[in-house]
Amino acid sequence: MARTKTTGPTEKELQILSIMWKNGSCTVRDVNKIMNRNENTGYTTTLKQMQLMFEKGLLKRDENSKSHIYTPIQSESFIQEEVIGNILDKIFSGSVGKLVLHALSTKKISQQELASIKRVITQKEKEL
Amino acid sequence: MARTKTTGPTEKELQILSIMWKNGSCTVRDVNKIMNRNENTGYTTTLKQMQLMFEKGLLKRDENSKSHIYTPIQSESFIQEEVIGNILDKIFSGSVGKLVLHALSTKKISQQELASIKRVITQKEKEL
DNA sequence: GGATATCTACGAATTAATTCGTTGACAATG
DNA sequence: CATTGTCAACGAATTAATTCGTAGATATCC
Repeated sequence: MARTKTTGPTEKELQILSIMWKNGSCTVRDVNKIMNRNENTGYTTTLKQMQLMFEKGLLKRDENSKSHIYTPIQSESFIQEEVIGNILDKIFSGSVGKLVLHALSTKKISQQELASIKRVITQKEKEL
Repeated sequence: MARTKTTGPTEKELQILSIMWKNGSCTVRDVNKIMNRNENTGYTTTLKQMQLMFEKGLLKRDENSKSHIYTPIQSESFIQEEVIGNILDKIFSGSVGKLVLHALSTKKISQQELASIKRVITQKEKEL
């Protein structure tokens, strides 16, 4: 035994998924170009990654044109929940409250977002 | 080039840190025993991990007794902020609000925690 | 004091994640 | 139709993360 497979998408996979959620369906070239705004990644690297994601069931693809067009299978929020769940299990011992408090107290947040959050909390309190 | 080093602690490192934050300073044996409640990890595996964490500067240790006593260097909240920051950059495009909303809407939370969160929000609103 | 247990240290093997080079198919260009 | 460019597919190399076996020192227990 050595490393065990990560539960859910890996870092790079998340990076690619983020790009696709933002931009809609993409070719490998599309994704690679966007990635290369920030870092330097070879085309075949991105290709390989997206092929693996296809095999894993993270992406589907349309092979009708020469350049295949890839699309994420799961929604952004679905994956986000998965990732948050993993984090919670790993370092916040299942305490959502702690996570939320830390997120709130350490980072910037807009008034609109605060309002939304307040609404959810009021809703939650009714449920208890 | 291949993998790049993770920013901040790895998964296993976080697992060990969590145990130590909860239980205070620990010997390798202590940590290993606690880990083996859930999974199966050889003693030398845990030893090696904690030695590496020591070299990385994640843990300090008292070598006076035969079994060294390890202690995390950074506080729980410091590391949590680091991890949350990484997550945000990776999948939530820097939006704390989104993270908080997802955390709130998908997981259980206690009334006390809700109250604390509300307090922080009220505070935040004053700041804006 | 000899057998047994526990600990650190070291080195090496294993696996997943990530990277890219090369090849062959096919299209676009002139 | 030859040159040039783009693409998917495959295989392999690289690196970080994780695992554990073995050895040697020291302590503990009949």
